[in-house]
Amino acid sequence: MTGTKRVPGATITRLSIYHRQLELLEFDGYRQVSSDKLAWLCQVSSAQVRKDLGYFGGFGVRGVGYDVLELQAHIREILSINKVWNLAVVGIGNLGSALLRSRGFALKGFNCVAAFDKDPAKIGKFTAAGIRIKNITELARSVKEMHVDMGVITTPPSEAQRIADMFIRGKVNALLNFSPIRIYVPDCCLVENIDFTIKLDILTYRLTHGDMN
Amino acid sequence: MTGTKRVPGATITRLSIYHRQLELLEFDGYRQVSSDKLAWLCQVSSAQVRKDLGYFGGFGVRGVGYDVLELQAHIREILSINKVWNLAVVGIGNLGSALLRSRGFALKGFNCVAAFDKDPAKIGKFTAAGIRIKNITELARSVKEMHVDMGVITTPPSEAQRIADMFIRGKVNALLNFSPIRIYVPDCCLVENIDFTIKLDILTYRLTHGDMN
DNA sequence: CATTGTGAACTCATTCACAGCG
DNA sequence: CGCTGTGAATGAGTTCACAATG
Repeated sequence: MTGTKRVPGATITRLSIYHRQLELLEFDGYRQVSSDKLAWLCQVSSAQVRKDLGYFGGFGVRGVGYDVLELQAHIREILSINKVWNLAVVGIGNLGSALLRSRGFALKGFNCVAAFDKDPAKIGKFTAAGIRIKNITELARSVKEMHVDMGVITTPPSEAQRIADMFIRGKVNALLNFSPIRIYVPDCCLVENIDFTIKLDILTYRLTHGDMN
Repeated sequence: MTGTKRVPGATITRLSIYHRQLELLEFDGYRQVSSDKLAWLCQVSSAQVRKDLGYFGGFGVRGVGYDVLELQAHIREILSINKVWNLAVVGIGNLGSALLRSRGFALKGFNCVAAFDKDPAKIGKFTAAGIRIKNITELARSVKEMHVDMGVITTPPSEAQRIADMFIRGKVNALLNFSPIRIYVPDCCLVENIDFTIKLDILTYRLTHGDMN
């Protein structure tokens, strides 16, 4: 049952993975899936799948498994990705452009409503999605007006902290930070970091220390 | 001392973070740093810093702290980022181009030696770094010849598994997968995934469930 | 005497094992 | 009968607290 037991952070990560895998299963025409099969697809144990889902309720049917569409809907509800979220991207270089173009945003409920850069050559131009790139000087005011829910930072590291501060002044308290430095924010603000250089270091460590898993 | 105790995976991630922070400290002219200060900068506890470093040896001086340059060197040694590693990037779209340009590769010892795409319009062209883009049909043979250590997958998800298979045929057994799907590889192959859509889902979950940390 | 290094205590997360149920 | 749901057992990772020491 939906006990008030604390949910591990790793469970949330896996729910997101289960969700995508369920979309693929749906696409392939599956209506039902067992914890065993879903686990295999997601490269975790079946007990893990059941435990993760168990934190939020009994979504399965004993002896049968889970309904693919129903479970998808439940996970969307849990993760709150059944709503539309407004995003602002700052730093329209290669990476920023890649994200703005990405199906990962549009297809899901992540709606990119604003783009910022400090390069005069880019300001005023339009992104592939038809958004006009604004000057970062307008950031704080603009994101407040547009009710931006999450800020995406794809600037060079030297700018990242300054941009984070601007988002916070604009009352955006969830940031996705692609720059390879830690940013410092007040407690009210959530940050998720995506730093591929760390992953490279992990790979070299694992390669040389024979860590196979 | 350098006991054979098992090192947590999270420790490796943090070592990478400590290392970058030490570079910043060096740049700012610091010669010494305490576990307390480094911890604050990296947003972890000081006990965590000492424990992490303790897995690999006693690098500090009691009553003083750690030598910034010396600790950097130790961590580089541990992570094996004091060597040069050959990378191949597959999928030269926005993201692939962003990575090829990135200072994150060049500045550290990650040397991008090959780039692949399947788009005839791109094949034969040169990247910003002067690498000729090859057809993915040449991937397996080419990476073996060039002694590529790590493969970077920045293709659309539909291609990712096929590319992973090619890398494995080319004896590359470390992959950095940017596509938002799980790839399946034999035990001899290491994979690190970078999936920003998961991070978005985590943010929406934390935003709606008031998870502040 | 400030700060490291580290066992011991604790907290968090995963796996086990099986009762419960359609 | 097969598969879910879950408490109990185990294991992994972090924090505590303090002895060791340059």
